[in-house]
Order: sequence, then structure tokens, then C-alpha cells
Amino acid sequence: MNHDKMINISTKRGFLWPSFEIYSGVSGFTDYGPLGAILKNNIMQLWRKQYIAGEGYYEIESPTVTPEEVLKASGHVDNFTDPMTQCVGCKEVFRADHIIEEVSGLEVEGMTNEELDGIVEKHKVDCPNCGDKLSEIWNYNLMFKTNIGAKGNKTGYMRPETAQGIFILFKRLSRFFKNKLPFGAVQLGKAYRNEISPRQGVIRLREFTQAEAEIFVDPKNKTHPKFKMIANEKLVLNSQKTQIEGKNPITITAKEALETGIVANEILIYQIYLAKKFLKDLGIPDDVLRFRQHLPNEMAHYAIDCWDVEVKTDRYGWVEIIGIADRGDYDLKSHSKHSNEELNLFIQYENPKIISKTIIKPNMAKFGPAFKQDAGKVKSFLENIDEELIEAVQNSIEEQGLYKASIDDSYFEIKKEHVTFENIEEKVKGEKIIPHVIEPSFGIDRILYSVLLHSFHKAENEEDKDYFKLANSIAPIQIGVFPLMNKDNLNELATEITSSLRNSGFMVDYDTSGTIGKRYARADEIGVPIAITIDYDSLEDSKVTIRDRDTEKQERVNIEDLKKIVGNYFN
RNA sequence: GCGGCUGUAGUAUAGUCUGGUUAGUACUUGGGCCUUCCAAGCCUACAGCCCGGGUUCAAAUCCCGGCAGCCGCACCA
Repeated sequence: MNHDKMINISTKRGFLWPSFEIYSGVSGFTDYGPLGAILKNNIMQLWRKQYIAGEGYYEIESPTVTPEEVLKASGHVDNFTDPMTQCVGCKEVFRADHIIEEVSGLEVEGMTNEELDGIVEKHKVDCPNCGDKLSEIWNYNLMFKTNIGAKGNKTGYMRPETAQGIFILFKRLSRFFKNKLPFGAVQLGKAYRNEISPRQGVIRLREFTQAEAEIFVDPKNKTHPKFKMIANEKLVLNSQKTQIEGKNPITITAKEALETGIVANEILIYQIYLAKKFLKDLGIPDDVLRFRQHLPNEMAHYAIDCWDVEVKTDRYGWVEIIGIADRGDYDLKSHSKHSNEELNLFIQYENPKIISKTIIKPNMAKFGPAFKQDAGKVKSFLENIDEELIEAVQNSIEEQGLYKASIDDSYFEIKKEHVTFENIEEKVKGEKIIPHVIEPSFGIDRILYSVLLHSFHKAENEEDKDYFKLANSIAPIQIGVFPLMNKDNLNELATEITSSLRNSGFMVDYDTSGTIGKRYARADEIGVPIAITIDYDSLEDSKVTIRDRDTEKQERVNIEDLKKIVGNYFN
């Protein structure tokens, strides 16, 4: 299996290391070694290049410790939890709701643990394994809990996704973006999930790095200006339909995906395309990727549509590395409700709409004597009722001489002399809307794993060797500089070239140990794209040899042209 | 979280069943010799019994607990 060999080399050479190893380790965590850390940064920089420079989104950074209210509003405190129960006999642990539904046939979604305990008692739900009794039900929440402050009276959680930090900033952001849709903010950073039993190495971590973009769009306008440019791009899509019918994914163009309604809108399709492009730039080939639409029952609590990008692995099967979701207005609505802040945007119409309508004008001279201390209350009631009710009030007064209004459990009789009705024409310049959010969410650690796995070149015969065929754009070490012999002034020229390249910003490995062949092999193994060799002729003719990792071809170039030539490799 | 198997230098392994020399070997890594372009050779050095407890005169070896890995079950916004 490529996985085993790849992990072996990546551990040996300093890409991925087990965390807390000298204390025998903790599963669900990983350390990035010197090369892994650079590789990860390079991947993140490429991501920034595509989404910040390329798409015009802006990056923000918010705290990883998050107060409870935020995650209450986002639904994570309540929904990111599973009711668990354990058999007192065989000690097996179960999802309580699953086995209760199975035995009782009841729909128990949304019930409290006490209610579930009641059902266990009533329906005599026993351990499906050994028939013994089940323990009281407890909640297992996947979030890491912590206390904020010295007294610890404020509960906090390590954020389970970076997205919430952006939603919280919506008001500030929309001002920053001059209140114009669409706009996008991104965040790259750590997220935390206390997985029950993570056993898939870097694929399933308790602390992992996400790169997420939250793109705020007009719900009535999910078109994308660049869609035309990608309309003919081919996509391999595994839609809900093909999954349910057990058919193979279909290959269609972006345009066809839109026209057939397989993907809901242009922005989603464009994001699917962008994700694909990003992975291509990382050197992950098309044929190990597929796009899978979430089935209705697996959609997260906030999503209205969701597409996963999955990568093929020999060890773990198809693994989700990117999720592209239309979160609708779920988050903004929910945060607005919980925080009492208006999280919406005023959209101006191109041409103001003229609306003719009837309004009520309270006659305040009559109001005071009639309603006394309640006058203010009745006034604000009349000012805030909608058009339908105004009509009803008007009709009622004309036909019966009065309208009975129920306000805060009291009745008030509004009579003809209390009010006048006026027909007016109003200019409506726009409306307040809650934007929808399109969210591409990248699992950086999983992507790094995919990059390593699919750039891994496994030896096919004796002379061949194992190495990482890393894309030039992300290779942690870009250039190896090797004097053919470590003497006779060769090393002096080589160190000169090394520092000159380093000063130009290249990652250079200078190596003099062992034979030249060994140094090439070592550099190949960690994916160094090119090596520069200084030989005896170099001292005479000021030329050095550039050797290409993949072709092993050599080319002699002038030292003075070196920066320009290697620069071309890494642009 | 449950059950089964496993844990020896950086890597791969011998030794464990049947307790008893200084824990052996290969590769890797560092230093040196040699060497004019793809892991050559020679010399030399560094480095290991997962952690904790128990049994024993004596534990890498037997027993118990923990941790980690693999497999199966369960879980996976």
C-alpha cells in the first residue's frame, strides 16, 4: 500500500510526527516536522493566493476560544452532541437515540435525555448485545469545554469550525465592504473536535486546520460574473440522484450542471470549479477526485445544499477533503435572534419602486382623552400594523363605526373620530435582506495528506527509488546545492551560490556529505524539484549544472543567469 | 468506548513461547579515508527493549494496569 510507505518516509524525513511521542502519544493529534510545517504553510499560501488575491476576499482572524452563547446560537451546543448510553453488563457503549428508535419505533429526535430515559424504562430497551440494563443517558458533546476567567463562571468552547468567527463579524464586515453584496471573508486556523475514537492518523484529528471562505450573497441573485469563463469546464458529479439510483457519477460541463439543476446555482458551481483548480495546482490529479452531493439525511443542521470534494486513498477509501455548502441564511438569522442585533443589509433598487398604500394617522387631540395613559400604546400599535390590517380597521370602522383592537391583553375601541385614513404614494428605494452564505471549507491537514499520498512516487524496480513528486509551487525545499567534491574551492563557490539564492528568497539545502548520487537521492526523496551541482569546470567557466528531479536531465547554465532560470521554476 | 492482535536504536528486524553473558544484524545518520554526476567501498562513532507496578536471586522475556498502533464493533457537525 502506498500509504504505509509514504507515511514511513514522511515520518523519517520530517513531514509528519506523532504528537507527545515521548509520553507515548495521544491519538487524534499530529505534529508537523520541519518539512511538514513548510509544506503546510505553502499549501495555505497557495490557498490565500487563490481566494484572497484571486477572488478578492479578505482574511480575518478570530479567537479559537469561543463563549457559549455563540455556539448556542450556531446550534453546536445542542446539535453537536450525541446522547450516549452504556450497558451495565457488557460495558458496550451505544448511541442512545439509535437503539431507542430501533426498539420502540418512535421518532425521538429533539427529545431531552430525561424523556429518552423514560422511553428506555417504558419500552424496556435493553442492551442489544447481551440483554442487560442500560445506564442513564448522557450527552457526549464533540466540543472541548473550558472556562473563561479566573472564577470560571463563563463557559467557553474551543471552536468546532472557523466559520462562526466570520458570522460574528458580519456587521463590521459588511461596513468594510461598503454594504455591497457579494463579499467574502476567509479564515485559516485551528478548529477542535473531541472525536470519540480517532484512528485514522492525520485524516481524523482532534485539532485540525481549516481554511474557510464565507461568501455573502444576495439570495435572489446567485449568479457569478466569472461563470461564463468556466461554463465549459467539465466536472465529474455524483449527485443525490446518481447516488440514490446507484449509478455512476456523470461528467458534464458547468453550464449543463446549472441547466439541469443538478447544482443549484452559479456560485456553487463556480466554487466547485475553484476547489478543483486548487487541488490541481497542488498536484492532485483529476482521476483521484470526485464531487459528491450530500444526501438529504446527512446534511448538516445549517445546510440547504452541500457538495463534498472527495479524494481516493488506498488506505481510507474516499475521503472528504473539502465541503462546499450553501448555508442559506441559517447562521445570520440565528445569531441575529440570539444577539438582538440586526444582521442584515439594505439593498438599494436600481429604480425606486412607487407603492401606493393606505396609512392611518392617529388624531392625537382625541387620543389623549379617549385612551389616557394607554394613548401611546395604541398609537404605536396603529403605526406598526401591516397593510392588510389597516384595511380591516378601515372596513370595520366604516361598517360598524369602530374597531376593537387587542393590545397586550386589553381591548381598545378605536372610533372614527380617533383616526384619519390617507392614500399616499411611497417611494421605496430598497429593502433589507439577510444574505445567504456560500461556504467552501477546506480541511488543510487532509489536503496535505492527499498531496503527500498522490505525489508519492513508488519505486517500480530496483534502480528506481521512492520519492515525493511534489509540485514546484509547494515543495518545502526548492533547490539543492551540491559541490561535486567537498574540497578544492568547490565548496566555497557552492556556499556563495547558496547564500545568493537564499538572499533571493529561495529555500535551499546545501549538502556536502556522501557521494553526489546519494545527495540527489536524498533530495529527491523529500521532493526537491531541482539540484545545482558545482564541479571543477565551474571554477573555470562559471557554469553550473541544473538537474531536474523528475527527468534527471541536466543542463549547464551560467551562474549569473541562475536566479532568473530557477525563478522560472517556481513562478 | 468495547473485543482481538501488536509494541526492541531514525527505519526494518533477531531474541520473548522455555526468565540467566556486554540485547545481535542490516540500512540510515554524524566524523574520516577514497571518489569528477545518480543511495559504491573502507574505517569510526552515536543510538534501542512503550510507560508504571508486581512476581523472582534475576524480567525485553511471566502477571496486572496505562498509553499507542492495527483489525472488527460503535461513533464520525
